[in-house]
Amino acid sequence: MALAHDASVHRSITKTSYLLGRQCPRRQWLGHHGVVEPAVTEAAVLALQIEASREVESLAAELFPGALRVCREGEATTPYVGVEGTKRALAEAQAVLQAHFEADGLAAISDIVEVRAEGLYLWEVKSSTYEAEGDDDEARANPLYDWDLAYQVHVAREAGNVVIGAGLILLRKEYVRGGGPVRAEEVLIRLDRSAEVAALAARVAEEVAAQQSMLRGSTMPTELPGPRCKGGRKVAAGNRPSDCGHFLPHGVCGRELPVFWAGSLPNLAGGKIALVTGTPGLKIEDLDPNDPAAKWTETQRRVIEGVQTRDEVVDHVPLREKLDELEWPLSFVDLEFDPTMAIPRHPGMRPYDRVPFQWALAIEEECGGGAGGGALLPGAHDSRSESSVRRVPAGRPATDRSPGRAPPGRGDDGAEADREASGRRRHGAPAGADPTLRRHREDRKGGLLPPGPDVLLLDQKAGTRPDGPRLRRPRHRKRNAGGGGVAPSAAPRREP
DNA sequence: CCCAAGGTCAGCTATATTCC
DNA sequence: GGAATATAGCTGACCTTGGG
Repeated sequence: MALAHDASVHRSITKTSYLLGRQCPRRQWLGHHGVVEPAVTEAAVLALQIEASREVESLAAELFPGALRVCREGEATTPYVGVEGTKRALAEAQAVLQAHFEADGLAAISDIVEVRAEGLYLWEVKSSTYEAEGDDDEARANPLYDWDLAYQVHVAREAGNVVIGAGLILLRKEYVRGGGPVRAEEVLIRLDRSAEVAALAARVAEEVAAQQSMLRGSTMPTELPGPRCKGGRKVAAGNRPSDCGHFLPHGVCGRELPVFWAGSLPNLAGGKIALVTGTPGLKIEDLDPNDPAAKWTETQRRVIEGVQTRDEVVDHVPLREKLDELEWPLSFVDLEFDPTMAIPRHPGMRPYDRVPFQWALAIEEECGGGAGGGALLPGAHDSRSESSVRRVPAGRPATDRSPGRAPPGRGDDGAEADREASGRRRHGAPAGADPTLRRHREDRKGGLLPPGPDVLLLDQKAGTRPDGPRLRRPRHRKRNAGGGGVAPSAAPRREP
């Protein structure tokens, strides 16, 4: 395959590329050889993410007063530039921010390096939260971070430094901002990971050597698409950092896959992953939905049949029954939140709490415009009769018991009163269970949250479209289907 | 870079049923 | 009656979606 890349590009292995290489050699090789990976996350969201991590990093720096900051080559925003600047800074201060280490084709930048009497201690700052309470602390730190640290320690040592340990700086999940400014020592928590990192040292050295050898090759590794292509949340092996852009339909790997690739079946788990991904290019059409040995779940079986027949699979009867439970008037609530913030901005907030800055409620008095009975929300403006929709000004006081009031928080007695007064509002205020709302009711009352304009809203969850849910389980579901909860809105199940 | 919630699954144990 | 097998109930881990 002809790939647009510059074979002469010679790159060092960085922390990021090392971790990508642990996920997939091909992904690392492509990056190393200059093949641009399609973006998985849109730029605006990425910017938010980067901002969040920078915010936490700068707060973490406050834990080390007098620390010197190193900048990248070409930036020259501080007197300490790159590897040489790092050496000088380490000689002059007790702590160094963004310390650069390089050795033998390896590069690493450590967020914070502490200079101790016996040697260096490396800190990695993550903007994820950590629940410090409980008796099982160790298990909750993402093992991926240990590999991250272990790589940094490896490079720092290869560069000739004595490294005595490494740790993580994370956000305390339970932190609640008080009235004053955020204090770093209150919102951040330090976790020593020296033992875990030491246990990985030998494997990191082996893997780095293997990666360097692989990356020198001129042919793309032959890894097949599989579970590795997608990032996981808590992966014990710590080897799946993120969704791979090459896996997208227009990516290097994605465009080689059939349209209905078997690996795209829902909820593939256990042995079925190997079954599906072990055959390159396996199509859903090629699967036998009734093969008992395959142990397809009901959902998977229906997807296979749907693809094979090219027919939509719609459970009309249970959908109809569910829709019939709704009573007019229907309420639709929409809430707008600010971008989530790692460091809480306002008193009473925790890390990543969100501030709702606008809410809106629309009430449909009767089935819209005689549209034929089936259309609950075929579109906020096109099919709904304007005359049958009451617009309610956003931001009315929470004490107002009219339909325009703010959605009640969990445990709110107003919510109880509402339910008692009218059993028909069960479809309204879907976000009422959000504890964030409860925390910010005072803000809203105090006028902190500005009133918004009248909004005719379309809530994505409330706006269940008749053609929306497809490939759902039939209503004859197994009772022992697992530990998942019942949807909060689900009525007692009516068995046939 | 994250968070939360709903849903799903494989595998586990306890119990019930079937077979010898 | 005991072993083998089937089923129900449960759970931790995982998947998916939705938010910015």
